[in-house]
Amino acid sequence: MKIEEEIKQNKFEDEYQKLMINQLFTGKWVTEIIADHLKPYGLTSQQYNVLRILRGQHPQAISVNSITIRMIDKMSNVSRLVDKLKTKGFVNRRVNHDDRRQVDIEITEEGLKLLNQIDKKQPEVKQKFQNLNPEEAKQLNDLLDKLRGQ
Amino acid sequence: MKIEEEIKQNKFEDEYQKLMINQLFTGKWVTEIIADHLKPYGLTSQQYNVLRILRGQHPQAISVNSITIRMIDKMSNVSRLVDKLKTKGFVNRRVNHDDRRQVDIEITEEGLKLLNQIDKKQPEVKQKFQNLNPEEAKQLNDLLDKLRGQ
DNA sequence: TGACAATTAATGTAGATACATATATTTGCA
DNA sequence: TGCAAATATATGTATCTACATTAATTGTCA
Repeated sequence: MKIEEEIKQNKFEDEYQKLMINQLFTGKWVTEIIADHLKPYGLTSQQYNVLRILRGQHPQAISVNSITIRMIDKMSNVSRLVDKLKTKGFVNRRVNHDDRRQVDIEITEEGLKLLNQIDKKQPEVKQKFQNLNPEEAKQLNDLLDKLRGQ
Repeated sequence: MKIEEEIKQNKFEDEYQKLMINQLFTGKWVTEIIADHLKPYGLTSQQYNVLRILRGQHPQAISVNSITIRMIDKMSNVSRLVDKLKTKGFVNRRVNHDDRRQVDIEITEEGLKLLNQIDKKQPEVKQKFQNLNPEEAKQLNDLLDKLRGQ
């Protein structure tokens, strides 16, 4: 549906104003698709993001700060996110020997197993993006990168 | 900056996976631009959205439900949002005579004045979207609409 | 008419988030 | 060395958000 219909606004000042709103709206749309996808596994989008980052480093551990840098949403309290994941048994943490300010986090076997399970359902999510063909998806990616600048 | 650099991930499975993440990231990027723009006026993005919807109807009032339908982020509790705005003196509310379940909301003169003030700074926001020329902005809008599909 | 369903708004609550601050450790340099 | 600045993580707090539930009113139809 065109954004005009989604929010019952029949015209915008210009393409830029529309883009701003369209971008907010579509961001929300994607957020919800992902939240729905993760809900059965009791994970939030942020927790999932952390787990995927950790899988990318596995079997190495990685500091809290390095996780933050790699996150899509660079929020401040990865500490508490990791705390939740530890309670659920998906990560381990231990103080770094060389720099005792740092805390290294690693994904557990259970964490890896959970991600594998979630990945199996990935096609259902990708399905929702099939209104664009691969060239259009690439075009959109390029425009988004360009929008955010140099 | 390309999304790969923003989150230090050097490759994606395919354009669709990248698109998902790029869209989340860019949505967040826009959200922050707008939040920063509104912060000096003590408004959240949601409150601003409500006020703009009300200005669009002014001098008519509009029900809480109609506001929800028109919001970019169709969250459940417009009641509480309106409550905040009323406390600040930017809206009035009164029970609808014909249907006493409904509560009609209208923007006040102060609310209008605030929006005008905020609008004056709008060019600074649009500036941040100038990495795309108008045709590219339109192209992006069309792709976003198409992505969300029928 | 009268009972039940549907609509509209408000509220209760747990959890998430933003923002500021605290704590511990390391670094750099006089 | 010793002390201030910088870095890394954790915590306190108010606010926001999602989700479920409640309460009031209106619509529907046997």
